[in-house]
Order: sequence, then C-alpha cells, then structure tokens
Amino acid sequence: MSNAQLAINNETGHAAGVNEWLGDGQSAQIKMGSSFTTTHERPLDMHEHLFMIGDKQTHLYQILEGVIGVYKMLPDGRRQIVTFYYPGDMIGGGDKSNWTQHAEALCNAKVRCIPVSTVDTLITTEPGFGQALMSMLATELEETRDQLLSLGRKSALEKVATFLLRISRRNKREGADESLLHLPMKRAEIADYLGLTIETVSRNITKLKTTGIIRLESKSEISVKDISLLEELADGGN
Amino acid sequence: MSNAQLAINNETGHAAGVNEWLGDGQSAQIKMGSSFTTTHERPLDMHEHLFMIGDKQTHLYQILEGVIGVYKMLPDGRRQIVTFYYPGDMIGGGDKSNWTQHAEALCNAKVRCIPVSTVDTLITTEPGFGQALMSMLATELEETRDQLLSLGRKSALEKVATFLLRISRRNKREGADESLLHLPMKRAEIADYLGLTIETVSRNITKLKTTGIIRLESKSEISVKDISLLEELADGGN
DNA sequence: CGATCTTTTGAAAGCTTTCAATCCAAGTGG
DNA sequence: CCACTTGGATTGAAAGCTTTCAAAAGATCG
Repeated sequence: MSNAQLAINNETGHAAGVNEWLGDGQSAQIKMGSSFTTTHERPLDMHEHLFMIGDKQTHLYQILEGVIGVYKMLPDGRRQIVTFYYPGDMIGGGDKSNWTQHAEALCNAKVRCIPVSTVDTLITTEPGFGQALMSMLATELEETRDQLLSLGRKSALEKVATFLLRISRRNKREGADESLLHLPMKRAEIADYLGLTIETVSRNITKLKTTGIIRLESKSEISVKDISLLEELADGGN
Repeated sequence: MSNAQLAINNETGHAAGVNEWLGDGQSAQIKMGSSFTTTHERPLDMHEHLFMIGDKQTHLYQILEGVIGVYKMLPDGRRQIVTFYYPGDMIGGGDKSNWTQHAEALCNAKVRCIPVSTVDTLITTEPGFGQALMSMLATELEETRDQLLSLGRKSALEKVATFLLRISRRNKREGADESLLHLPMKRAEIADYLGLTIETVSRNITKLKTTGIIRLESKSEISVKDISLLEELADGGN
C-alpha cells in the first residue's frame, strides 16, 4: 500500500492516511472491518464536469488519473479555480449536503466514487478514519491559506514562480523529477487559479524563460534550470 | 446553551456543534462524559500574540471576547491576514503539531484555552465531537475559498463591499443589527485581509460613502444605508 | 492543407500602489 | 481647559503593474 498514490493532496508532505482504507486505486473495493464495500470508477472526458455547484453531494471522489479543477464563479462569468486535484487526492470530506463549487476535468481523468453512506459508516466503524479525513481537511485548509497569501500579496511573476514550484515539490514528493514539470492544464486555467489573465501568465512564463530559470520543452512541459532562483522568486526573494 | 456564541466561525450559517461540549464561554469547565476537565482563560492586550508561526500547538482556543487575526508573512514583510476570528469561533482543530501562522489580538481580547490532550480525549470518548470538529474545519475551508474568489477576481471596491457584507451577515446571524457594522480592526488590517493598501481601502470606503451606500458614524462604526446595493457590488453587480 | 483553438507578443488604457501631505481624534501635560 | 503630540485615516498626484484590445504565431485535427 505504499506508493505515490498515498498522498492526500498533501503539499506539505503529510501522510494523511485515508487511503489506508480506500486503497491505492487499483482495487474496486474498500475494506470495512472484515467485509468490503464495492465502489465504482468513473471516467471523465476533458472538460466534463464531475459535479456542479448546488448538486447533491452523493459521493466522495478519489482521483485515479488526470487532474480535476474545482472552481467558483461570479455572476458575470469571472472564475476562480480554488484548487487542482491530482491522482491520490480526495475530493469531498466536508459535511455539506450540497457542493458549493464546480468540479471539472482539465484533461481526461478517472475517479473512484465512494458513496457518502460508506464514508459515514467508515467514520463510526474504523477507528482512525475520521482522524484521517480531518487531517486531509486540515492540509487542504493550510494549502488554501498559502494560496491566499499568493493571491493577496504576490506579484504576477511571484505567483507564477510559486505555482511552478508547487508542481516541482509535488513531483519531488512523489519520487518524480522535480526539475521536469508537466502542466496538464491550459494557460487559461493557470490564470484562473492565480487570479491573472492568460496574457499575464504567458508573459511571465516567458520572463522566467528569458531569465534562464526555466526552459519550455513544449507548451505543457517545463524544465526548471535553477530551482533555488525559482524559490527565491516565489517567496518574494530576499 | 443556545445563544449567539454557538456559532463556530460559521459564515455560512452552519450550526457546528463543537460548543455543545465546550460550552458558551461562561463556564470554565468542559463536560467529558460524566466528569469535567478544567480549562483556563487568557486575556490578551491589543496587538499581543496568541501564538507565532512554528510555536508548538499546545491548545485549541475558543474566542470569548475581541477579535483575533491570523496571518502569514513573506520574508520581506508583506502580510496576508487569512482570517478574523470572532467570539464563539474556535482556533485550531488541525492535526499539525506546530502552528503554521501567527495569531494576534486586534483589540483587547479573551480566549479559553483547551489543551490538545483534552481535545484528543473528547474525540475518542464523545461521539459526535470529532464530527463537530470536522464540520468546523469544512466551514472554514469553505470561507477561505470564498476569500480566494475575492482576492483573485474582485476589484478593490468589490472586495471592500464583500468585507462589509460579511460583517453585516455575521451580525444578522447573531441577532444583531445587520445595518450597523462595528470594525474592531484598523484600516491596515482590513488592507492586509483584502490584499490591498491602506489607502485603497480608505478610498473605496469613501466611495461607498459618497455613493450613499454606507455612512461613517465614526472611523470604526459604519451604517449600511442600502444593503441590496452593497450585495450587488459585492457579487460583481449584474 | 485549411480551420480552429491556444499561446505569444505588442501597445494603450486602467486600476492600484507609492510617495507625500493634510486631516482627525484621542491623550498628555502645562 | 487648552495647546501639543501622536497614531491613524484621508486625500492628491505620479508611477507602476496588470489588463484590455488586437494581431501574429503555433498547434492540432480532420
């Protein structure tokens, strides 16, 4: 059970243990005491919605493949992506009966659907499961607060640097190359995540490229040439 | 036990039930099964820190009086306040052993300190307590995501309007006058919460005043003259 | 190879910040 | 009781950064 998928959206490196019960995505079953509960997988095409705001929260989702973007919108169409979920991450865990935002696949994806009733059962029958869920929420809150710092106080260049660094760190944590970043999402989605426009994102990626800090292998493939410089930029270099 | 203090930082109106165990701030004891655990209160002067980043997380705190600001900083001094905690709110509940941000009293305040060991005990002995904590975290995550939308996608005027509206709704929820807003914090703290400068906050409050949407009774006392207009502004008027 | 979607680049406009000065309210001391 | 001091809030003008509008350059797909 120890593999990269064990991470629960844990940017901070916490070993949130929800997957100890939910498995690593290879099995379709969840152990509950001595019995098992069957879940089902759901494939998602690029841009397909997993749920929309107001939908009844019937399941928790574990990302198996691809990346899911969760976002909020203003009535006039402005959009803010609040988080990207990667394989191994769990979506849900709150106590709301309805979703309070939209979730859309940013590329072809696959999720495991766990009925909320199963989750409720696990909480009462499996000691530690509730704690794991709590830990997951706490980690997510922590990351969201970091993002607040980015959106509220960082310049466009710093935001982009922070974003790339976050991907680099995720790679490192999962044993992948921390210098080779894959961006599964479009510039528009990076922009909506960083509170910028497409053009500003593009310009600042170009700036990082010109400075020699990164290299664009392709539009969605970036190699970091100088991580320490990137870190300095991301934290408001000092 | 049913009073305004029951709210757990619940902007969304959720009746998170942690205070069912922790009481309403009038008692110094917590019921644990048939026994009680004693906690202690701690008064805080204006600008006194409740904890600093990196400090060991020894207690959870329940706000009894005043307002506490929780913030993060960049190495060069830029600050982002991630949330304001009001009476009835709980600080903590994550699973981190150390605080990941600073907490400072914005005015004279008082908190009840609950040892983490007590919390751990409550989680295992009091059915429902863990759920209540989880609910609290979920609500906080939700609010933080709303703030992301503000910081990432709203104009300065919209941010200020949203901020005032949030206070108005808190008042309403607690049975206070939704049209008379008391701002316990300085402009500088509003600015650090909204990702703006003091001057921009001031200018936009003036703008709201000039438009007749609000009236400044004093520097920290605002009366809302047209709530629906304020709401329209806050949500990106359409 | 043409059509379409995405990214990049350029130039002007706009909004927020920065820098500076003034205003205000509260507290202090004579 | 009235200057005087002080910290905070407001207002003004210029600078700066990001957005907007527009167009060109790349990709992708049939």
